[in-house]
Amino acid sequence: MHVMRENWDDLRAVLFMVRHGSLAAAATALDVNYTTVARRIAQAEESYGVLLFERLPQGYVATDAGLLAACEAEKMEDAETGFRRALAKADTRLSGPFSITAPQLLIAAHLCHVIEEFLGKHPEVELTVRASNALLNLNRREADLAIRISESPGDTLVGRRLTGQQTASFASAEVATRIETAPEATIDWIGFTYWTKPPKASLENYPNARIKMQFDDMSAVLGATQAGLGVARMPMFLGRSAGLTQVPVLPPQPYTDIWAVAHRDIWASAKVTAFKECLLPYFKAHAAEFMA
Amino acid sequence: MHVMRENWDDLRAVLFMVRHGSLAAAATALDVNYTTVARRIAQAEESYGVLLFERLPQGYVATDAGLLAACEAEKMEDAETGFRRALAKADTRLSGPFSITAPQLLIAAHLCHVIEEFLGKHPEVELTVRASNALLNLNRREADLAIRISESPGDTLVGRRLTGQQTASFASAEVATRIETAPEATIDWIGFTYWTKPPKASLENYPNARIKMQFDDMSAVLGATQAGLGVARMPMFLGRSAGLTQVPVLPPQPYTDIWAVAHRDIWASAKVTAFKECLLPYFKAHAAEFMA
DNA sequence: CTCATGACATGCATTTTTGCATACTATGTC
DNA sequence: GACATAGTATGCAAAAATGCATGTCATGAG
Repeated sequence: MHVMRENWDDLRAVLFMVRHGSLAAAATALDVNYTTVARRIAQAEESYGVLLFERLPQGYVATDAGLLAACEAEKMEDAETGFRRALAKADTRLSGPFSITAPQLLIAAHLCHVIEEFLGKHPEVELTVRASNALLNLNRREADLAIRISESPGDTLVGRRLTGQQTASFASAEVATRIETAPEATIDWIGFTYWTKPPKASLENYPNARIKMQFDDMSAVLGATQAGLGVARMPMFLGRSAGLTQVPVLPPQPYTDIWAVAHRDIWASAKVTAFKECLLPYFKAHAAEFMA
Repeated sequence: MHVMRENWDDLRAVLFMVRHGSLAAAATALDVNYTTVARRIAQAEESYGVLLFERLPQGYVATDAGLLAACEAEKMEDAETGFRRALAKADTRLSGPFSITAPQLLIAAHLCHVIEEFLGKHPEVELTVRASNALLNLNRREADLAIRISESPGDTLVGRRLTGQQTASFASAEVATRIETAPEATIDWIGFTYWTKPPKASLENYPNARIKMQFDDMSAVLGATQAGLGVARMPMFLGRSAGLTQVPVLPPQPYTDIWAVAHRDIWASAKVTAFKECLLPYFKAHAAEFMA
């Protein structure tokens, strides 16, 4: 009956291979050496007697059977994370591992204070903060709680709106003064990815404007603005917390809300609840910094 | 993120522990040493930070978390066997592993001929025959095809009725002659488990009867009957193939049908189809041996 | 009470798995 | 065409998992 050696973990390797595309990437995600991934895949193939990947010059390409294996392995992963969630839900202790994710700049500007308060109240909690703009998969439990800039929690998650937001134009004090003094001079915009021209709403009062430079990262935009290189559009909270001066070039614009979201099963768990007890009052108290 | 070492196989150990009740039994089923099962469980507990089993003097007893883990692991197992089935279904070759299960005595009396024919036609197939009265779990893919004595394929399986059956009373030639000669003498019955008296229908014509001995195994009943120890009720095919003489003590009685059953996904696969092509003609040709 | 049995724990030697260093092959850049 | 890069293969030594032998503890039979 059980000639086959255990191979659930081999299927996991197949899943990660399909998901990440190369041995190296899969290995990184699995936190093992890529050699191991190759061998696990080979084992799985032997165990099932099927070729799961074709070894082409450009790398491993999944066969139909390989895709099917990954599909079923994904179900296995769902069950496994389901178990993890059930444990997290049942865990009423305010201690042990707890992970949150949020955009870097929001952490730097505000959440760091919430985190400090939370850890002060609950020193037993081993908090992991994943500062990332990437949308981590909460279903897969890449984090317990996410603070996201989005319109809604999304289909499969539950959440709570923390605050509304606006964007506005900011510049260094020096640049701000210059603009005030000589409003007719050319406005140098610091753009974010895919901007090709200055925002329309700004052209009414300051038609003499151009995109001076562009970045794909908001930290870079922020740095350039602080260095006095020009005017940038950014969330109100960011400009303010960075010590920039709001300039009237672009009037405040509505922007995406900030939400705290979690998986349905986790939302009411002890540690998430405790974190929310720090989070909500903080945002209530600081709501003014997010809007004009 | 992935501090946890891979642990899907550890969950499998938990599942088997819950299913089989002791380290030794789980280990046997997993085909590993029981020490390994204990260590896997310990690893899983560490990895999830939860006690899955309580170590009581009478052995491991699953905690709520342990039962939950087993439940989720069962879902993982379902996904895994689902993949195996998909492979089997897609496998159009008439070669490689193929397993069937059937009651021992039916194999000995008839199926051995079907098997011989099948292997003659398809010598590349590596056939495993699991002769067992236990109902193997075809969902879990303990066998690809089962020949069963039952009323219907069951909820989750599909199948085909091979033949009806009757039981009757059989005895050795010598005993049969004695009964014919002296019908009024005491009839010694050889009973099967839980029989407490001779079958009612036999008492009308042969009221002078008693249960002489009882077995819990039909092979034993058969042996005792062949040894001339008495009369036994058994499936018609069995008495006939064993060279026993049918005696009129108990007239033929309706008995459970014989079915070939398989998982829905496997039923139409190449090897199952090929086997059925031997099986159905055989039962058509030998139908008379199962009924009066 | 003794003995046999079943269930588990543990130390140690062995086998297996893993990681590392190195080699190989395509692709694309200058 | 030299060179850097991405992706994979492989031999070998280190690390980890496994099996085995032995020991403990409770239970039940005689």
